[in-house]
Order: sequence, then C-alpha cells, then structure tokens
Amino acid sequence: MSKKKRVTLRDVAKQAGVSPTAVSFAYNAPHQLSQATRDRIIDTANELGYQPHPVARTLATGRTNTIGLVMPTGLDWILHDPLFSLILGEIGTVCDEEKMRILIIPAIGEVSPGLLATIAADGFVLFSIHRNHPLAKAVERTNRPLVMINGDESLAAPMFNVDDFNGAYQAAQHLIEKGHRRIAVGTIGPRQDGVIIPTYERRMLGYEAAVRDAGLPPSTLRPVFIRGLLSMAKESFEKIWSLDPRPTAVLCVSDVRALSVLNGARKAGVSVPGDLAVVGFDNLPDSAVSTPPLTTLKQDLPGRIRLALRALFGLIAEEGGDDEPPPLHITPMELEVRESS
Amino acid sequence: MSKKKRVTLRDVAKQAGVSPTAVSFAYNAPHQLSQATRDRIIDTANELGYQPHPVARTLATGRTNTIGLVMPTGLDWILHDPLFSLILGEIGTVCDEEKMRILIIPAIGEVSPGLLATIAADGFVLFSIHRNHPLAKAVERTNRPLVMINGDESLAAPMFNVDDFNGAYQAAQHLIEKGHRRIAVGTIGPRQDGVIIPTYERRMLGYEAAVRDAGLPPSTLRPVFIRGLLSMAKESFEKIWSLDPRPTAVLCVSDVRALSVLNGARKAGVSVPGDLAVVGFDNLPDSAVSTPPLTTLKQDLPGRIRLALRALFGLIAEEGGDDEPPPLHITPMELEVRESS
DNA sequence: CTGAAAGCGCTTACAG
DNA sequence: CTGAAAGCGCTTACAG
Repeated sequence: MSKKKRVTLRDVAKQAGVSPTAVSFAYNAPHQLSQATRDRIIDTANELGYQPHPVARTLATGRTNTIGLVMPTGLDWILHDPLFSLILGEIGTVCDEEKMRILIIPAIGEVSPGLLATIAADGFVLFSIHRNHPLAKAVERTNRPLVMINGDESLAAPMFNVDDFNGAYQAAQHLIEKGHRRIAVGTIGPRQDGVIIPTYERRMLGYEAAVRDAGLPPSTLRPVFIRGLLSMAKESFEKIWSLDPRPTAVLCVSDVRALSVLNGARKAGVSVPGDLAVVGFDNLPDSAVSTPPLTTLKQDLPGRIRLALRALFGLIAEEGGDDEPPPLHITPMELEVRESS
Repeated sequence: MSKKKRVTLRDVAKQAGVSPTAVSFAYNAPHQLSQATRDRIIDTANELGYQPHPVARTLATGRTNTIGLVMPTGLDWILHDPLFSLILGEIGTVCDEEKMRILIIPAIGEVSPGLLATIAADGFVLFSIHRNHPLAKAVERTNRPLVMINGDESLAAPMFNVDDFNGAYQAAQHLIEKGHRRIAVGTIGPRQDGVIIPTYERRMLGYEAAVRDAGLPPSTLRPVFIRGLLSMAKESFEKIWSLDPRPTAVLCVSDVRALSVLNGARKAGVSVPGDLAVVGFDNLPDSAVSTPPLTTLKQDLPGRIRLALRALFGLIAEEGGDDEPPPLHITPMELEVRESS
C-alpha cells in the first residue's frame, strides 16, 4: 500500500498514442512538435499526473539544474544580513525563471578539500571570495563553469564587480570637502578564520587615496572594527564615539554598518549629521528611509546579479571552454548624498 | 579542456579484469566477493579515482539516501537555538554513520502543497509538528516512511516523545512543595502563523494539573510569553519581574527560556533562587554550568533521536508497509534539582 | 564466488 | 513533424 507506481513518460506516450520521444519533446523541445500533438501530450500528461523524474533527467543530460552559491559567511549570518537577503532574493528570482535550483555553500570554517567536487552543481557563483580562500581553488579544480561577484580581481574568472575604489574615493572626498578632518572608518575586523572580503579591501584603498590626494595625513582616517549587525547599534556607535580625538564623521564599508551607527547615535542623542556625519556603501533599500536618510554609494545590484547569472548560464550551455580571457565587468558607483552627511 | 571524462564502474571492471557486477558488489555487498578480488577491485578503483555516481545509483535503487527533517521554525532560528543545535548534531552523527544526508525543511510561512511530494527524500522526521500543521498532512500524503519526535500524539505515525505532562507535573510540584504560591510560567506566545508546538501544550497541562492536585487555585500560575532567545535575557526577566503580584518562582517550558530569565535576573541584581526560583525543561548542556546551575527536567535526547532514526531506517529498508499500529514511545523525564530552585 | 542481462526513466542524435 | 534505438552509470535478480 505504500508504493504507488510512478507515472512514467512511457505511460504518457502509450496513453497519448505517441512515441516516448514525442513526450520528451513536448517538454524539452516543444517547437519540434505540431501544436496539436503537443497539446494532446501535455493534456494526457496532466491527466495522468505525470511528473518528469529529475534524477533520470540528470543522468541522461548530465545536468543537475543546480548552481552552487559560495558565500563568505555562515548560514545564520546570510539569513540575517540585509545585503545578502537582497542578493539571495535576486538570485532566487532569476533561477526560478530559468528553473534552476540554488545550493548555498557557506565558505567558513573547515572546508573539506574534496567537498566541492562531489557537489552536484552545473556551475558556481562565488560571492565576495578572496584569492586566498581555499574554496577559490577548490572551485577552479572542479573545472565547472563559474562566475564571481564582488570578487578578487586577480582571479581568472568572469568577474562582476562594482568600482569599489572609486566609490570609496568619492565618499571620502565628499566628507573632506565638507570640512571633516577626523574621520572614523567603520570596517570589518580581521576574521578569526583569516577570510578576507575583497570588496572591503578595495574600499579601504579608495578612502586612503582620497585622503592622500587631498594632501591630508593618513591619520585623518581612523579604522574602527564594527560588526555588520543592526542589533549592534549601541556598541558600534560607542566604539566610534569614544575615539580620541572624537571624529566628526564616519565612513562605513557597508550600509548595514552605517545604519547601525546611525541608530546608535540616535539612541545616544547624538545628532546626525550635526555632531557626526555618516556615509555608507551599497544603498540598501532601508538606507533611503532611515532617520536621517543615509548618504551612500548607489549600485544596481540586481542588474549586476542578472548579468552574472546570464554569463554563468551561458557558460553552462556552451559546455566547451573557449579560451578567451574571462571578462571583467566593473560597474561604476554613484554617490547618493542624503541627509546623514 | 573542461570536460574530464568521469571514471565509471565499467572502467574499474575492465582495469581489474572483473565484471561490472563484481565492482558493484565490492561496494554494496562485499561479503559476496572473495577477500582477494574485493581488495583488488577497491585498489584499482582508488587508483583510477573512481567515485560511484550517486545519481545513477539513485535511479537504479530508487533511494536518494536523504531524509527530510521537518522543523517548526525558520532556518535562522534553527541555527541559533541550542536545543535545535543539539538535535541537529545528533541527527547528523547518526546520518553520517548510515551514509544518509539530511535535508532541512523549515515548516514556516507558506508551505506549497505539492512541495513535499517533489522532495527527494527516502523518509521524513517530523520534529515538534502539530496535527493541524499543513506539513503533517502533506508528509502523510507522500506515502513515504516517517517518524515523529516530540510530536502530536493524536497523529498516526511512530512517535518518540518524552513524558511532557509528568515532567511538567514534577516541576510544578517541586516548586509548590518549596512553598511557592505565585508562579510565572515562561512559555511561547501564540505564533503569528498559528503553528502550535505540541510539547509546550502538554507541558502547560502538566503544570496546571499539579496546581489543581495541590488544591491551589488556577491563578497560582501566571503565563508569560517570552522568546526562546538567550539574547532576550533582559526583556524576558523584566516581563516576569513586573508581574503584579510579583512571582516568587518561574517555570519555563524550555531551558533556553529559563537560562534567559536567569541571566536577566543576574544582570538586574535579583538573587536566584532567593528572590526568584527558576525551573527549566530539557536539560541543555549549558544548564548544568549556568550561574546558578539550573533545576530542570532531564531526558536522554540523543538516545531518543537514535531510536527514532533507527525506526525510520527500518521502515525505509522494509519498504512494504506492514499494517501494525505505529508505536508510541514516551520516555519518562526526571527532575534534576540544582541550585536555581 | 562470479558474470551476462535487464532495467531504473529519461534524452538525443539519427533516420525517415 | 515523428519514431526506433542507444545511452547516461549504476543495481540486482538470475543463472552458473
């Protein structure tokens, strides 16, 4: 009583009076069939409750219809970070359209060397992965298509980045022009697992260049390690506010950090931008409606993700590695000045 | 250059000079082969770097070697809750031993009706799922083996529970004997998605019965909705402490809640058990080393999980549903009195 | 103890 | 526009 027989393609073919080939075509190459037969096949398939068996399909095609998404954090972090939510949401949308599944691979802690090879993905997206990360090499060794988003530009793979350096440069320049001379930089601290986020590295360089080009001393910038968690508002703000000498502005490498500082300042009764100007990075949806709205760097993240995924699907479809050098896309960023600075 | 040919079972057979059958046996039925040939096969397989193709195996056997684990919360919650960590850890260990994979199915929000049917699992474990939950029915409809842990005893499936009622009864009785007459009950609030946790339901009944049997009025117990998050220590404690009249003790339906209250009390300078006695439920590892150590109800959770999984693997192996009524295992709980009460 | 053969449920050249 | 046939990489009665 527990094993209902599965309805197979053969059953549908028999019932509809066509060959198995025709049934397969009805799903995978509809234009090869006349409208009439195609409709008849699909109708009888629905009647019988036919569902193509994904495992059989995979065995026949060699495709799993899954992409592996390598993220630089643990799963719990991914689920809480608004930027990651945005990214996952967009990737999810595109993958739905393409009938692809997503397998999230958190790139933290011990990564067993052979793991990636056994993961049944048609291709990989690496998000914010540094060249030194063990997974960067592991993925390359699988010889499967891959693209990188916010990646390390010294890696040889199609890369879809924003212009972190120039974005950061603009942000710092903006504050300098406003007269700020003591600027905290809210950034990520060294991670205990040694993982480096390439984006943040480049943003730091941009800040520093702007200070240098303005003829100001490096000490104008004071790095402060804060966590990218909205719940750490109090701690983040206090860490910045207690610097000696006290800064008049803060540049954050991410909007989450900037919003966290913003909230902390408000709770402490410190006026933004009066007492402390705050500038973020990435332009989260929340940043437009915070109190006050956040000055930050705009980018078309969804658009960039779409581009990257199209590229990946292209590579998967081609299958034969052509040997062109992998493309490097760097999208410019635009400073959106709002009321926090 | 991108498609290395996969080493197949056939390649190994050829190289080792045996039939494909023999190679398959070397992995799946080693006793059918002489020691000598088995060793030879395994050796050449390793030399060639042969890895059995899981998809092909699934197609041939009908087994995916995956169990679906249905949990009553979102993934982020699962990753933060120490009880769930314990459970996942134990399930992971057993599944590793059995070479089974785990697919976590968070039972929250919208659950599409056909979803479960398309999930390629050989069987399911339902954890803390109530009879009214849509997934309870959906899983039953898949007609695949399933077992329940901390389940709703009105459901017809093998059930592995603790004796929530009597455990709660003991806990309440203990406080009553100590002379407490104003007892807060730290429990879960109604969830916005209407999901009910069967275990907590039964625990409430046990508390109430003990009060009744002691001849005390129902108002002795004052339910307070607190969240099962250690980070909510302050809020949890204050909610209890601000009851009017102020309680002298609190019964919590979970150790996480009890620990959270304990921490909140300590930070507020309220002495436990002097000003407030605290009793938990489940005996987390942390509960033995908290300040003060927590009075709680002991259970052998790992043992129970092992039992449940063995039962599930048994059902999967049998494959033919025998029609015995599903077994109901109820493990007794023992009150472990420590210094918090 | 070992092998030849059929089958799991699809896809896809190939031939018509 | 449609069908017969081989194949994806395994497993497993069945026969020896």
